[in-house]
Amino acid sequence: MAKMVTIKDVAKAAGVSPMTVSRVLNNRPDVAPKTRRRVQDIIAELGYAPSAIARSLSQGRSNTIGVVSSDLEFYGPSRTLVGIEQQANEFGYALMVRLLHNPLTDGGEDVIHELLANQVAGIIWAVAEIGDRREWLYKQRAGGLIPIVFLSMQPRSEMSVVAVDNYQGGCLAAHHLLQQGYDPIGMIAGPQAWWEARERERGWRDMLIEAGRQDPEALIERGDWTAAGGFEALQRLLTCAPNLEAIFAANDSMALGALQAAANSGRSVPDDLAVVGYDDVPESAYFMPPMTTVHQDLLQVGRRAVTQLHGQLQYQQQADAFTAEVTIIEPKLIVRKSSIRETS
Amino acid sequence: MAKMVTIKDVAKAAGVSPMTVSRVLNNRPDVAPKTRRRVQDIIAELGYAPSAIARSLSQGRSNTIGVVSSDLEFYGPSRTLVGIEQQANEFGYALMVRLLHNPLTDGGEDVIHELLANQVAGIIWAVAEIGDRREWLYKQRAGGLIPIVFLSMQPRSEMSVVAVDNYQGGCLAAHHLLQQGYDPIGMIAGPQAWWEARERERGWRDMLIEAGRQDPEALIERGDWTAAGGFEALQRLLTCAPNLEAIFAANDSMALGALQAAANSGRSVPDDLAVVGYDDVPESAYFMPPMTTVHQDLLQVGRRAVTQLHGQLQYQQQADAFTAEVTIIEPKLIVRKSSIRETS
DNA sequence: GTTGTTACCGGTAACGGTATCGTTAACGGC
DNA sequence: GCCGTTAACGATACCGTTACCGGTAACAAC
Repeated sequence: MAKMVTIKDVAKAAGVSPMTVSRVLNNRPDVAPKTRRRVQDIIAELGYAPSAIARSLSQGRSNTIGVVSSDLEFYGPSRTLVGIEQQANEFGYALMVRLLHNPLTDGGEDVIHELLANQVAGIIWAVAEIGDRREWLYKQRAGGLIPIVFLSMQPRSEMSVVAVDNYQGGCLAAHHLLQQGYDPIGMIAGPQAWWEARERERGWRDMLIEAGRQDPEALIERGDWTAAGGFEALQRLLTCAPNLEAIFAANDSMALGALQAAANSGRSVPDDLAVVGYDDVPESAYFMPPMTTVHQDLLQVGRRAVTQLHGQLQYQQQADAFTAEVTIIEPKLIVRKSSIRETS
Repeated sequence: MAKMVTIKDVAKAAGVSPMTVSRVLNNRPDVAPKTRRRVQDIIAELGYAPSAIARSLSQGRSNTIGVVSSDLEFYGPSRTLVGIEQQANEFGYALMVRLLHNPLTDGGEDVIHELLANQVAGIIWAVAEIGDRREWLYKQRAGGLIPIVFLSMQPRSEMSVVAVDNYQGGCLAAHHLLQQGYDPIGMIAGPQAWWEARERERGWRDMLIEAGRQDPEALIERGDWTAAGGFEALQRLLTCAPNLEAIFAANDSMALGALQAAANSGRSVPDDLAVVGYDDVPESAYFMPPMTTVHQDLLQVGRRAVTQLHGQLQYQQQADAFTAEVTIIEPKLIVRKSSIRETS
């Protein structure tokens, strides 16, 4: 390890005390302009960069925020992470990332402790799980440690949450299919453990019931977000309900698998079977046929999460209470060919 | 901020000095078994977790490794990151992640400085860029700061590199298409800035030339990794070379776009046009038709990168020289229907 | 001339750990 | 009993930065 340039080196070179250098670094007012200039020159000359570590230790808080995520191989989580990073970067926060590989079983407690040991200023919890752990986490926060922003969960007034209105997304998809007159309409739902999956399903179910459709429950098959899962789900569904006219898949990958299953069964999309996906992954416009899907601004979800955390951290400076804030982002239906039957 | 439990609190409660607690924490031998036990009990009781920050400051090095990545929305980079995180987690490293949004123009210098200010023990550089900056980075490292492992670049003996043999991947794809007798064979290449793209292209070109094909250069169109880019690239290519029999796309997304373009031009795949992709994204098995593609173990790339860094960090403890290590991971061809013409 | 009031700057002590070098006590060998 | 050795633990200093408090100088007000 080469010797790092420290604040003392700068101080010595500039002929001032380390304290003055510190003031310059933090843009505090109590420095004579020409002293400030001189110090800045020396800093540039020596290539000095203040140690974030020492700063954190001294101040008792860092400008690192911890992100706990999972399933980065899926579009949603990775896209959200990108949004988080962008906004964090703009605010000058560093990011400490931990992934849970088995969100359902893996105890996130260790992760939290590790992040706390690293003095993270706040935490963004972006893990899909049943939800019990969030209670626990919330208690921790309420215990007075650090602010936590939760992603993708049922908004609760006392917690800070950023989420897409997945219920509304499910409604949009179902409404669109109903409007086209398809009957019956099935669904390939996502894993129960994911809140997003449950909400999309609930939206779909409510719309169908509202439209007077009988027993929508019988037309649900569950997948695991993958194309393979979607493929198998539609196959199962088609054996139970060969007269199926439309299907709503809880994400685009499963919708892609459904396209394959439809083709295998000799059905053409959308003429024999209409399909709607969810996510609007960039590829979905190039499925065959191009996929009608529900778009959600996940970049924005990530950015808002950081913004909310930032707000709480600022607030924390002054008072000692948190303001729980909830942001709901509305999804948008993107209509493409997979759901529109030629009327000619 | 609630008061954190510190080593001194533990020491006081256990009736020993902080130093003894520190020894217990680090599993050093010089502690009497019953003292150790008592301290451990107190630690558990108080819920004490040592501050990684203070430890880093004291020791002059942390167990955080910095990861610089980009383009997480693509399959390759995000998959690699998952591998990095897994292995880092197993070794007990924390991860500090920075993303470059414009890898080509964005100066990575600030990022490096920021990571250094955070006392990262080492850096994994997983950014796609022309490559000049790597020279600069290497100089930095050679300057004696910290070890850096580079991902996806031309292996060089004096640097530590982990890469997939993309050249070989290009060869595999081209060889497969040649073997099927297709002529002419075109290519949808990736952005020149990416080393992976250049290598895949080079492999393809060399194989074609070796097979005696004339002027492969004329049959290259370039995309931007997206399905939209692949779509347009194939359209352009088909206007120049309507007699095209096969196409190799440098990733699966572009291959998907190519499928669409082929369909739009009235060609059926694989009968009129064979297609081979690259990456083996999980969805590619559910394209229509299922895509022949080149698989690469990116999880392994990420894991190896951490392992190499770990090795260098261990080594650094003893001596003061680095051993540059190079790992090449071999890709594998996955044959599916998109490239095989029915012989019956 | 004394007293405030600023504007600037420095000394010192933290922050929570660990390295280093003691110190103490116990024990064995002769 | 003396010495040497070792096991177990503590005192102190330091890592790089900032908080806190204090000091000095200059200058105005009375």
